[in-house]
This record gives sequence, structure tokens and C-alpha cells, in this order.
Amino acid sequence: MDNLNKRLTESLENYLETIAMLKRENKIARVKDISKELDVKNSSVNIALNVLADKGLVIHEKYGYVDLTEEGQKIADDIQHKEDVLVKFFTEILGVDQEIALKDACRMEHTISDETLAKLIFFIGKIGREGNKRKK
Amino acid sequence: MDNLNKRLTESLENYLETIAMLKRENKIARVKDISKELDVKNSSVNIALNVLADKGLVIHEKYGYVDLTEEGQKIADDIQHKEDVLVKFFTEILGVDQEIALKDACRMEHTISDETLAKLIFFIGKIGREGNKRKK
DNA sequence: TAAAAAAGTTATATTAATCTAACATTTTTT
DNA sequence: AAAAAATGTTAGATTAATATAACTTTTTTA
Repeated sequence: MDNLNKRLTESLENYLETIAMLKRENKIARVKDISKELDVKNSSVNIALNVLADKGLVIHEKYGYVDLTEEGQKIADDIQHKEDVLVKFFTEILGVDQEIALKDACRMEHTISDETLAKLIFFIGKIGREGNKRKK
Repeated sequence: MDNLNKRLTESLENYLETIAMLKRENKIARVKDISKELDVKNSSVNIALNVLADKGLVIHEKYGYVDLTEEGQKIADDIQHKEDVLVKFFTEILGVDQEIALKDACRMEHTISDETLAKLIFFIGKIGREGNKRKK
């Protein structure tokens, strides 16, 4: 288990996120589902899973299901949270089209810092409260 | 000249942006300046310049200066504009620290869509006008 | 102006992420 | 339960971006 606390690549983050999503929607994640979702080949998924397993982020028994470790799940949740915040900001505050907002968020979720995310969350909250005030 | 209108990689965009910046600040750009700025080796710069020259975005005479073509300059300006808008939003509206804002913007400038950028510019303008109103 | 230093280039290697093709295992169907 | 289909794995290739090391050209300096 390669446990140096280095940042994951965007690609590996996407694998974690996808596995978490599949578990949420289908209860289980299989290689085939992941490759379909990410539009890559099974062989690519396999290689990525080996890397992630090596880092202690996924569990993958040969020919079996794919699961996230606690740490892997935490990372996936973190990225999903970033995506959700970005999508909300883009659609509800900027008025960006849903599809474009999602596409942008899925790329930016890998690069926004925790500091900027925190400020963005605060800002969204503030704008929301101002909006309510006006409606009263 | 490989003139398929495909999107550039983040790395190549960074080279264009850096060359544009050096031209702006120093009048000229040299391999050494680019490598220093991007923290890569001269040999890496060379390879990138060959790729960019092949795409008709830079001009690079052997052992000579590096310049941008009109198209290369246009792309560089576009990326720089995205960076400026993002930095402005992060610092002036969200209140993010200057250094972190710049770091985030330098990554996100490669992924934000034109649509989202346009909405963000509009939003910044609107917030600015509201701010002025209050001050009156 | 010749030697030394700096800058630039080329050849070769490495890493990450992907692919295709061949092979292995599991699941489904008849 | 045997054959066929689906799924998963492995081996080997490719592409992009980088590095190191050796080499070339240009610039500086003594």
C-alpha cells in the first residue's frame, strides 16, 4: 500500500467518484459499469483499480466487485461535494445551463482549493439569505 | 503545420501564456526564461515549442528568440483573460487570499467554458453596480 | 580572439493514461 | 452440464509530458 499522502491525479479522482456513484445508485460497482461510465476500456479500469488498491483506496478482488475503503469513500465524497457546490453556483447564481454547468464542475472539482471552496460556500449562503430578504 | 482545430492541452496552453507574459514584460521570450518561469528543463521547453510551432502557434528559429503567431497570441490572450476574471471573482467577491486565488485561477482557466465565463463576467459586473448603489 | 560560460538542442528514458489483442474466468443459455 | 456469451485480466503498444546526459551554438570575458 503506497501510502504517501500525495495528491491523486484527476483521472484517479474520477475513478473514485464513479465507483462511489455506482455504489450509491446500483449498490455495487463492477469493472464494466465503471468503464461504461467513464468511456474507457475495461483494461484501463483494471490498471487504475490496481493503482488505487495499492494506495489503499479501493478493494478489488480478482473477477469480483469493486469497493471503496473508508479513505477512498472520504475522498470520493469530498470531490462530489465540490462538484455539487460548483454546479449549484453555476446554475442557481450564474444561470448557466445545467449541462454546461455539470461539464465545467466535473473538471474544476479537481482543481479548486479548499480555501476557495469554503469562501464559495459562504457566498452562496449569503446570496441565498439576501434573496429571501427581498422576497419577504 | 498540424492545423486540426483541436483543443490544446493544459501544458501547451501554459507555454503560450508564459511566452505572452514574457513578451509583455521583457519584450522578448527565450527558452531559458520559459523554463525558469514554468519550472521545467530547457529540453522540455524545446519539445513543447516544436509542437506549438507545428500547430502554427509559435515561431521559433533554432538558437533564436521565441515568438507567438497571431493565432498563438489570440489563444494566450484568451487564457489570460479567463485567469484575470477568475482572480477578480475570487479576490474581490469571494475574498480569497491573492496567492491562493491566483493558484486556483491558473488551473481553472484551462477548464472553464466560454458560456460559464460569460455568465461570470456578467455577474461580476452586476455585483459591482449593486455595490456602487449602496455606497451612494 | 581564444577559452570559458551560458544557452539551446537532441537522443534516450520514465511515468501516467490510455488502447488493442489475446487470454482467463464467470455467467447465461440451451 | 456443455457451449456460448459476457466480463475481467494481462501483455504489449502509443501518446504526452517530463527528465538526464551528451552535444552544439552563441555569448561573454580575460
